[in-house]
Amino acid sequence: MEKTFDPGPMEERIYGEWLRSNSFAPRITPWCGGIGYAVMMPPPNVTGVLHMGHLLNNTLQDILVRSAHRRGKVVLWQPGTDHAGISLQVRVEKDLREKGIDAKALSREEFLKHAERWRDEHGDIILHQLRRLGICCDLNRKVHTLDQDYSRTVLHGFVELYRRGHVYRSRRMVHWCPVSQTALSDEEVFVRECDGFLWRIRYALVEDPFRSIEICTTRPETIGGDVAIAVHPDDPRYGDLIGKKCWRPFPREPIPIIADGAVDRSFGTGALKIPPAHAAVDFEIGQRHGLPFREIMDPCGTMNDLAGEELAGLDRSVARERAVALLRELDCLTSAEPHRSAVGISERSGQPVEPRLSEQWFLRYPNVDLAKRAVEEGHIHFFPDRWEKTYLYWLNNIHDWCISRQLRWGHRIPVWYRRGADRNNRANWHVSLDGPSDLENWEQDEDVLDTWFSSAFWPLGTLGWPDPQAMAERNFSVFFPTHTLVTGPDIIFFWVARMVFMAIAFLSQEPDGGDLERAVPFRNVCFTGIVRDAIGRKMSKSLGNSPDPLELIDRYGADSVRFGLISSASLGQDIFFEEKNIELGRNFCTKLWNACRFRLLQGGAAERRTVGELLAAAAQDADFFDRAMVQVLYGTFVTVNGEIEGSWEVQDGGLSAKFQSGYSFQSALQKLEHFFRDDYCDFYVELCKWRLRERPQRKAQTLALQDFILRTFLQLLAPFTPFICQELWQQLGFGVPGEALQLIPLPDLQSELERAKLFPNALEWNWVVEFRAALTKIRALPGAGNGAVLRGESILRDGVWEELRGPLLALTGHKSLDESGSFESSLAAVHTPWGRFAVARQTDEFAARLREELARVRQHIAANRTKLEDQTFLARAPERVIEGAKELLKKNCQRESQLLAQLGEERI
RNA sequence: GGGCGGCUAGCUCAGUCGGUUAGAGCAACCGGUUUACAUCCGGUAGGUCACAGGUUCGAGUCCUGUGCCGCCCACCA
Repeated sequence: MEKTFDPGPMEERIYGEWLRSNSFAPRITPWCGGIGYAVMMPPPNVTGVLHMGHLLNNTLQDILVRSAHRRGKVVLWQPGTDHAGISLQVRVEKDLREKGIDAKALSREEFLKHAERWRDEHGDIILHQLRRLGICCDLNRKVHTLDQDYSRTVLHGFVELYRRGHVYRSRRMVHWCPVSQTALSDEEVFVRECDGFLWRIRYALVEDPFRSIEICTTRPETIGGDVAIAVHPDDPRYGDLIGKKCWRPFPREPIPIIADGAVDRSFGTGALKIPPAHAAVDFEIGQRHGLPFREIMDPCGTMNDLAGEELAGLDRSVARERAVALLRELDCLTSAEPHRSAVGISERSGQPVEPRLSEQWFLRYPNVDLAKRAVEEGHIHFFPDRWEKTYLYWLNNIHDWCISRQLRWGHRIPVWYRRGADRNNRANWHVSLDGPSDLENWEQDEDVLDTWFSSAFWPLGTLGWPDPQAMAERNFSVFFPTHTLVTGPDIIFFWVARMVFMAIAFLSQEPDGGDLERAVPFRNVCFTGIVRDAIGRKMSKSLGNSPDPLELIDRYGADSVRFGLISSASLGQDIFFEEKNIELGRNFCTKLWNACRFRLLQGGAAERRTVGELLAAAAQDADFFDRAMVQVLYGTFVTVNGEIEGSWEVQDGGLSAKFQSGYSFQSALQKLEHFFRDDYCDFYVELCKWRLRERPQRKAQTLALQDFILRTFLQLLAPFTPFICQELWQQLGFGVPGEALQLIPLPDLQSELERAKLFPNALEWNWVVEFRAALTKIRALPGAGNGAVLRGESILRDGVWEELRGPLLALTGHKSLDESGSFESSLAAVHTPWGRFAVARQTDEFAARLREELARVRQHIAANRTKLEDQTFLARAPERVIEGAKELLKKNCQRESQLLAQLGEERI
């Protein structure tokens, strides 16, 4: 075995072996219907770049999937990619521009060819990069959202929702991105506070040229779109003006002054200019009052003739300045004060969105009530559960979803209009999956669907829905509902909620939601935190604060990176990424490697012995150290499994059950590391070194027990650091080459240990606990270790002591034990259940420490006495708490007299 | 404007149903190296659990309020 481990070549070789043995594919059997375990990988965008978030997210999924494998589940981890509609189109347009090609001038088909080529060249990069991490997803089942089958799923969904009246076409205000020239959904717009001005503008009255009405606006460039001035109906300042007219400054035209309750009297002057085609509120007011819609801007954000001849042809940002100047010239501008206002920004282009009136397709979300109940009634669990509130809040304030995009890259809307006929007349529409039979008489809708509309079908489409044959081939009935979705809370509306909608809409047959449990797309959603840098900034390419994930893997190995990420990521909390943690991961891998190397230096490998065989060999001549060690391992085994998978805790005497814990990756890994370093290496292996030296006849037994511990431990740890565990598994002879560790079922440890009679009894367990406590105390003595002579007094010599003497010396680093006499009072001594021990003279420092402890102990004793004399406490506290307090008092009193003795102050 | 989270050791964070003397890692300090591992080991020190009230026999934990930090949502132009 190599002296140091080199992750690079090892990881590459092992991943190749896993692929060759096809170990990532679901092991489908005819009887596996009930035990499917599916995880849907959030499909990375084909335009995306691998970042630390991907690494974290996929490590978590990989841990879940590998854990499920070893529990004997039939596992599917579904990978795929998202076509990233607007993002890819923008990207390809940019590439074409650099080549001197105007994308707009290309035909749809030509453009799509370019886009497809780009997708084919870049699409799978992230998935391939993720393999470096060791992800055990089945790439043979990879799905791309524009695959033919998946596309049919999406379009079928559209057609069906249309048929049911949930999808409709309407002319309305939408968020319009003038850069990408497409409509956006509410979710694709974020609000940013921007500094600007609040301009106060005077509109002269038509009826009385000496009077005017003042309005306030942040957008003077839209004046040309004004078709009215609105005031609050009860506003005394303007009561007499309602029904009169005023002059729009430019283009100069009379417009009415109307009254509407939506006007906020307290803002500005209380009078609002109304360009109904350019603001959402104004649109509503316009509709209520039957006002005309005056559009003064082109789709690309350029003012048109209606905006006024001075503004026509200008970009909207330039037009604002021009409008202000113009108002000054016209002497209409009363004041301009700095004002901070909330501006909607397109998530895609980073530019302000324009409220724009346009004809779009919308989805009226179906079964909102059932989507809420799915979470409220616990058919879907969120981890951490606080995200349920966010989900429900969104559902309670839900608006129809604009699902059409004025793009070419995506699923083209399956609606055809009769050529040359009126598109507004539904009689001229054809909505179907395959289109009309006389295609030549129709023209298809130019728009495509929002990418998120297509990803909403991810759990359905990847499993073949709605085609019965595809569903059978892709094992829909085994894997649906899927088990866990691992994703970030930032896409709870974009994706999580919408998958819930689609699954319920199409799979729930019972109107009252009686079958909701089977219709939800996943049972659990595990939300990860955001990976931030050491000073809390979100990692991003533009800030340059994000390490290159692949470079990290190159330098440290995938296992170390996984270890580092998990150990800094507690459930749902943002992560402060520090490379230091990855170093710690590497240190642990080295430790693990060396511990296994040490085992092999002692004797031959395990030769594929089973757990049962190893235990049988280990049980003969096992002593209480061995049994206690096995008990510690068993405890770790149970805890770690529970922390990853969660467990159903029965409540109310079996009347209900509550899902506890689960997804506590950080804590599980911590416990594994603690077990391995502190219990196994630093205690047990060190003990075995003594034993192998002094009791050579026990060698075979000792090595068998080490093998059992290492075998079980490697299996437990493997989901976290799969490569090194796989490698050591083989090196130690637990498996044959090519055998994938994650497919080997976990042993039923409890019955195995019971059969081998390897659980310690309470007395033995206690001995070991006390022994380890004694080690700590002796090690802290002045002059301890370093080959000194340990002195013992009042030693209780019995069979147990005979077993302890050697290990005690070895583990505290003493040369020999002098049990001959009693201590002079100048020695610093400690008490153990087996006697007193000392090495050297009391030091001032040590004595001071003892006095401090004595003071602390006395405080505790006083507090405990008071408590135990308190009648209310005795009456109300549960028995076990009172017992605990008594126990503690007793312990502290003992400790007090020990400390007094150690200090040589032998009074009561 | 509404909502959510965080505030525990110098730093990063655990802390389950309220119950015994609040834990870990890193950093600090002291000590250890005759071969598994210095990518290591042993030990020591370090806390007004943000603040103020309340409930309780008992509060880091539950309730009310306050402060600071972060995030999300929202049509005051």
